[in-house]
Amino acid sequence: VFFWTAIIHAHAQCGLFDQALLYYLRMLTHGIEPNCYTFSAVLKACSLLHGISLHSQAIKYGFDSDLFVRTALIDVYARGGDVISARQLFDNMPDRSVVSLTAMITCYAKIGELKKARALFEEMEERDVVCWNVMIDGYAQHGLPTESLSLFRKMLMAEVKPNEVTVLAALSACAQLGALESGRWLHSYIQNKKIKINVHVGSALIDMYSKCGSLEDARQVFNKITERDIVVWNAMIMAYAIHGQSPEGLQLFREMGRIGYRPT
RNA sequence: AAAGCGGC
Repeated sequence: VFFWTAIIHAHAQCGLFDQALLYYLRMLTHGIEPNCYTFSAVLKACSLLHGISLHSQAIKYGFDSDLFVRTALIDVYARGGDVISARQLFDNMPDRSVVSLTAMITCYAKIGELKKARALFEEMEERDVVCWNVMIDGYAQHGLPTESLSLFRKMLMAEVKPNEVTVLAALSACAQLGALESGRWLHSYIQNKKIKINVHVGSALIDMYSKCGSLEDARQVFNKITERDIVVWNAMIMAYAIHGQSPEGLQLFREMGRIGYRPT
């Protein structure tokens, strides 16, 4: 069981969801009984349809009340857009964790139900970096950048250490507001806290500087990124386009083609 | 061996 669960988990982790499901089925044909670990691993890899069938299997085994399995079930229903079922599973939980609360908050945040998301967030007695990220990003993605940044400040005051995902959401909020000063502050914060400027953060920085009117800063960030992916190139080309500098944009576009980008 | 957040 350990072996099979590890294989299923590894495939799910790498985004090979069909393979993960296949290994789950293969495990059953080998006559091996799944446990709670197996269910939570395989649920991560499946769609709502498969999730529903796995849910009934979990009930038969009596695993559906397990904290990890229940959280994974909430996540499956949430991903499939069945908010009602997700909430029902959440409300009937024997016990909750930061992760299960965050799964429910993510569900609301994704569909723009930020009031409901925030209500659950406020009820939490412990808040880790992920649940802060979900709320901050939720506001940023639904046209509430001011709320997003205000929550980011609260996170700093709560002394929870932001990570790459946090600054990504905050940079997106700055870009929407055209808040160059906040954006610059975030950039130096990222450098001071040694947060890795990966392609995600890099393109968010380029996007922020370009939308805040500083093409020069955008280009400087671009130059410093060594492993550029397609989105980084695109952000820089868009920056030139926004600033009406199509010659530079086109030049960059040609340069990109010359190098031959690798899609991710 | 297991569950939650990512660049428009």
